[in-house]
Amino acid sequence: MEERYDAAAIESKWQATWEEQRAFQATEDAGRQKYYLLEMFPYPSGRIHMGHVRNYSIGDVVARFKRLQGFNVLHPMGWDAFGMPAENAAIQHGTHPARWTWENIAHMRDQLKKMGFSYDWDRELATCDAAYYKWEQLIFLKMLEQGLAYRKSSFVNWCPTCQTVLANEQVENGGCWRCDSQVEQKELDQWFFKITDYAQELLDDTWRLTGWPEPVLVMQRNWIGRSIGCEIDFPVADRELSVKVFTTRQDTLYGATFMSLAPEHPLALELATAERRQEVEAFIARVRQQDKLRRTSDDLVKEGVFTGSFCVNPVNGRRIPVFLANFVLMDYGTGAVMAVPTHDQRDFEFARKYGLDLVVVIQPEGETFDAATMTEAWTGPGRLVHSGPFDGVDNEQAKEDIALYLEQQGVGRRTVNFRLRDWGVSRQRYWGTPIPIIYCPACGAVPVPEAELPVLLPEDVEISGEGGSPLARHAAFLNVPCPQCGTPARRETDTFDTFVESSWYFARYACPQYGDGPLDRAAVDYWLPVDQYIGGVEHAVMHLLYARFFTKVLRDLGMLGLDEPFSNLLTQGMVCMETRSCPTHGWLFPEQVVDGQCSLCGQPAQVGRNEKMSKSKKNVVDPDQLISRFGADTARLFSLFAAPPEKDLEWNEQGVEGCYRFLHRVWRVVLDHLELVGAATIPARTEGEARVLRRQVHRTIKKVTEDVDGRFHFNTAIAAVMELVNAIYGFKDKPANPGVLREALETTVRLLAPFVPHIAEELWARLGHAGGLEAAGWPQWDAAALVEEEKTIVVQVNGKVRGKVTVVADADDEVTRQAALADANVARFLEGKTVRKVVVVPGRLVNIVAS
RNA sequence: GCGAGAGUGGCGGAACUGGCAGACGCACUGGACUUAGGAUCCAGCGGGCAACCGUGGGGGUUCGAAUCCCCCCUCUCGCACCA
Repeated sequence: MEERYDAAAIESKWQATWEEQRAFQATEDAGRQKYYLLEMFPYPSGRIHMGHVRNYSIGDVVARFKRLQGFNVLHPMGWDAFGMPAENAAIQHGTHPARWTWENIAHMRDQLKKMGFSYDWDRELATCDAAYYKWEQLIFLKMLEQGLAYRKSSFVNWCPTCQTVLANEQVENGGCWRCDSQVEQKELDQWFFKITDYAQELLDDTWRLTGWPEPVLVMQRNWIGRSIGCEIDFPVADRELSVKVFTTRQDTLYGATFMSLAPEHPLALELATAERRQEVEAFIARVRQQDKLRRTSDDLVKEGVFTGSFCVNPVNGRRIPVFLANFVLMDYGTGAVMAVPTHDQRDFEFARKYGLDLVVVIQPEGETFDAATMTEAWTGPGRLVHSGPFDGVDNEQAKEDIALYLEQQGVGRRTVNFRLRDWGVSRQRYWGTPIPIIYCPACGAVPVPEAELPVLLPEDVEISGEGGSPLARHAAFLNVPCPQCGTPARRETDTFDTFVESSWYFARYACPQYGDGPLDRAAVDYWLPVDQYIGGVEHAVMHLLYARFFTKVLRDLGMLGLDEPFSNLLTQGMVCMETRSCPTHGWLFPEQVVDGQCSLCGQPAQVGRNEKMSKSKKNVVDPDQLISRFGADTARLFSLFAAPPEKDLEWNEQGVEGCYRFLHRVWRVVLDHLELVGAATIPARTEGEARVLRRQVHRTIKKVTEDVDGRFHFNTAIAAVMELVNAIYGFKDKPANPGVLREALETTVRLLAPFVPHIAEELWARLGHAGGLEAAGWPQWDAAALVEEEKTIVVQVNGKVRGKVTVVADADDEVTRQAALADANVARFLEGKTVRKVVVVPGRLVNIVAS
């Protein structure tokens, strides 16, 4: 009786073996080439989901493949363990965030182990562990010393539901990225990291990140948003004051007919004349109200108010009215804009609405604009008019000329402006890294001395969810003497944005137990940079930009010796599934749909569109159930086979079964022939069908190697192995060729090892190898076995396939040509025609042009 | 609006530098084995009776285009008054 493929038994057996042997433990070894493979670490939400399964399956293929190729592979795993869901759980279920988090970690660790991923578990870290965040606090103190961390009062995005500040990147369409509540503006004292100091370098280095997907680099470049222009001082008429504007269009300076200030501009009230003051104040108040809606509204009506004051255009002396305008932002440029209605669409609309002057200063080739009849602004190229000494100059040239002129006159200067703003890292949350600062009534904000780190997050707190952070109510934490003068002082109760933890964890993996500082230089110098980083595109801007920033900061602090953390990046697609719903019961879980009907009421279930798997839409598959039904190998195989890694994957139950069937097929074909292949060796010469099979074996090795290495085309690699297995099944002459068969079976098993390691390891052992797959290494293809003595050539007549001929492999063009012309079917299509031309592509095809 | 990416059978997807479109898998159809088949094995499977037609649509380059160029349509993602 044939032994059936028993995934559960095989998987637990090999997982135990790997654990026992510490098979994936990594140690520095100067004599071996290192390979650092990293997948983005998960937030311990409680259970792994299919996105994790996919992400980590992709990573594991690469890690195992590189290991088989002989690299010294570092493949760590850990937990991004601080964050709001832990607090939400505490509020909802009364479980302490620490307990909730550690229990989740324990469960998810078990789940990952059941997937058979090749992690070095000795390097596991959790960011909520004081042994980790202690060093984050130290890095903060160093940044503070360098002026890279500072405190300022500012308007921040405030989520009323989460009771916390959000970074700009965490605001999506005016809502909180986690809970979708309307974001409000609130003024608070906040800690900031000076990422703007690195804006230029972060931008420049995107051109060196050749291993990153272009879309991610484009998003980062857009986010940094560098623009070159001028700052220009406009004196206020009849006052000892001036307003500084930023513009990228200094070539249109002579066309400036008014000025727009942000309502929050410090001079806004100052410039309001007595008779205009009331109206100006009302406008400011209204915009502040409107502020939170600004980002959501598609077409905010452009509104403004005249302050009553005038500025003087420094180049032509024109008196221009100063307005406040709702579309001018305080935190971009200088918060003041010179308005050129003829050449800026927003200014155009504003001017039309308030009846302001228009002066055309750029005329494009072949057209003559008239300010009175223009229907929209002209933002294209042209030559300057009404621009004094610059008339007739091409506008691109004029940008240079006018910038120079302004500098000479001392009224303006060339500047570079970035859209990127400093990173606000303060969060009014409990479950995060405490910011190591003490506020003293006498000394101000005093850093906690290094020797007193870590500032431990107290665990004896009550989480009610009301009124901000529980740390502010924890007397023992809050009340401390000032480290400088000893007078009673108060601790900072804010914690860091959790993106701070994930900005340097990849480096800490090189030395997770190191006790003398954040990073052990020798270890990070050996392992870093990460050779391949894998994660979701949703982190394209935030996490990946912060991690790049931190790398540069740590470099400048002498803790790291590199400019960029991740040499190669793979952004994998989402896992999607069809949604189902019932008219009465709403969204349905897959198991609630039986024979196309809602299992609760029997009504037909409606099939919705394919969407990202999410609990709220119930279109989810539980990895635990998947594993218990099919095994981890099947789960891995399907996530790798169904789509290339960078594309979205459509989950499909039948597809999973297909993969399960394939593993059964592999299992059977090996076990059925164990006796036959015995200790057979590959014969020196093979002929006929055996030779064809052998050629396919080596062709498959080549294909899989090339598909996996660098290209990550796992789906086609797996397809190639499936073809090989089909060929083995179809191979008639097995009894006469045990050696060839043995090679074919062993190759199949070895090529599958990175994808489905458990079954591969088991079959390898059954084939009589005691040493394990890794000892055997990655198979090499034999170039001699690939050689074909004959080739099939496609023959086209006028570009259409009309026949096929077989020629010897090294046939010259003339021989091939003659063979093609001699083909009976080809001759039929050439009847009555004259051959005009014959194109021969050696070894591939012949195209006969005839008419 | 700007930027990026993508449109190929009933479905997921192959086709790497222009060279047999649809590999591989799913679904489906037929057959074998069988008490049974939702197991397994074998075969078929873009459309059309055919000549032929087929890679979102229309042009072009080429002996030859899914692939290169131009125009258009649709979808997805990112940014969205950035001066």
